[in-house]
Amino acid sequence: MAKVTVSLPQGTRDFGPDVVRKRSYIINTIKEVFEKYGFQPLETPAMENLETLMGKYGEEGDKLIFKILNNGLNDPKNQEKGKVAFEKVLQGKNDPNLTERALRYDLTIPFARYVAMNHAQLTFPFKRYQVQPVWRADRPQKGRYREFYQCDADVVGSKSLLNEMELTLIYHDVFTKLGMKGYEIRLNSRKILAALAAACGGENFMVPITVAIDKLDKIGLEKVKEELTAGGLNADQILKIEQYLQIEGDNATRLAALESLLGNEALAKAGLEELRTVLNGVGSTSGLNVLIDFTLARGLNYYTGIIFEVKAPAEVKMGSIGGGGRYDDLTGLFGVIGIPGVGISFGLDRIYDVLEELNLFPDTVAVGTQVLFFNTGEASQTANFTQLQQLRSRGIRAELYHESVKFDKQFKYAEKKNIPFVIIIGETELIAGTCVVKDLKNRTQITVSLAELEKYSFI
RNA sequence: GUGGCUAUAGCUCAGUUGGUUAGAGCAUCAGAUUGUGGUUCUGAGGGUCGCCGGUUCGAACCCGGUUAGCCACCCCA
Repeated sequence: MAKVTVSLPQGTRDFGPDVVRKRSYIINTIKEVFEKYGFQPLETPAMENLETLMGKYGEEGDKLIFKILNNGLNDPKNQEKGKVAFEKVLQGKNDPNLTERALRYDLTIPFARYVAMNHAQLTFPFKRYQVQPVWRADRPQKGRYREFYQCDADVVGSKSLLNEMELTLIYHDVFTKLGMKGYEIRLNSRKILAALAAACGGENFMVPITVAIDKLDKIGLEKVKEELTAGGLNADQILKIEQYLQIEGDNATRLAALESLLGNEALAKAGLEELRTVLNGVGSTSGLNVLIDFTLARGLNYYTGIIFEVKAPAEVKMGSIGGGGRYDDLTGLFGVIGIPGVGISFGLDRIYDVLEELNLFPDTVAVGTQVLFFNTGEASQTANFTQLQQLRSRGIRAELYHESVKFDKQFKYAEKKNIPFVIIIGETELIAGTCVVKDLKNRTQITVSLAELEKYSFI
């Protein structure tokens, strides 16, 4: 056996046939729902100008952007500039003389760039969905890769909370279609978090407060309090945050509790109004599981209104499988102001793991070829081929085994490829004008005439 | 980016305080049998023990480096 000397870059994966089928099943389900709600597809390049991406994801984010080395650095006329640029890179700065392009880090910023560039031509509200890979130079670990897919849907050019309602229902539709019972959509509003910050030390504390709250279910209340103390908040303020975090009960109870805690803050009032509107809007949908969760913060600071997060069913311990929120001015980063938007994202890899763990992939997803014709030799080849093409013309996925070998091998091939039906036309059948159809799953077989075969449904 | 754990056949793993030719199960291939397999029987192939270097008479085992995977932190999907 030849020794394999090739490998994959760190944090990247190949997807074999079975995995691609299952991933496609999820992606197609999501896309179908997006389309049903009037969203349109968009694709953007794998690479963007580095300038477009830098500074959009915070200091940490910038470090995780994969940069692309410029071509032509060996050209004598570029060498001097390249050397100077390299010195800057060694100091942690970028220089277009060395790198001016980078792999996209998410789908939101490229979308914002697209909207900024095309806003004059677009019909607003513009509803787009996008399913493409993104790249991060993070260190890989479980459920975390350097190349992974994002599935996003955003609406820009509308402030209506109707959009939030629809996005909530999209989540519901997708997870219901995937058979994921027990998932949970959580809602909060950044306005309420801002109100909390205003009541506890001022707007400047918004970031440290949200960052700490975001970690609540991971590190616990005590650690959050420690972190807040370290962030410069005093005991009274922390007490108020603690009261805030301890709000429990059903949605109505929670809303009422927040009202009494922060009701005199204008932002809190606005946030509560948003949440009530969305809840009432989607309230009657059957099976919908929406929970107000004031401890939901989400790290990204461009969110300004309602924020979403979807939790996997509790029994799988997977945490978040989707998230999103409203942002007031995303394209402002690119000089086009006044285009508000709201968007959500699905965590494809995690959804995959959840479906796998709960055994929720339908059996049909694994089936590629539906029918295998056994190769029974030269004499029957024409007959087999005729029937093979006949089935194909009906849209049935079928193949003829490539050589005449013992049945044992042909059966094993069918089994490995998860082919549910086998058709045998050998000498006996050739004379009788029939064929044997064997159902490998039930291990039953029947002999049918060729005329009957033309109408046989392989389910 | 920081720290910890791991790496032996295609897969899952054994491998004694460092000591002859590194093993098992599954998988693969061949044969027996049969126009209907996944049971059985017999046999075979397959590993410079992740890679590079060091210590030693001798290294899968000890040491250093490196790469990849896993876990935690940071951050995040």
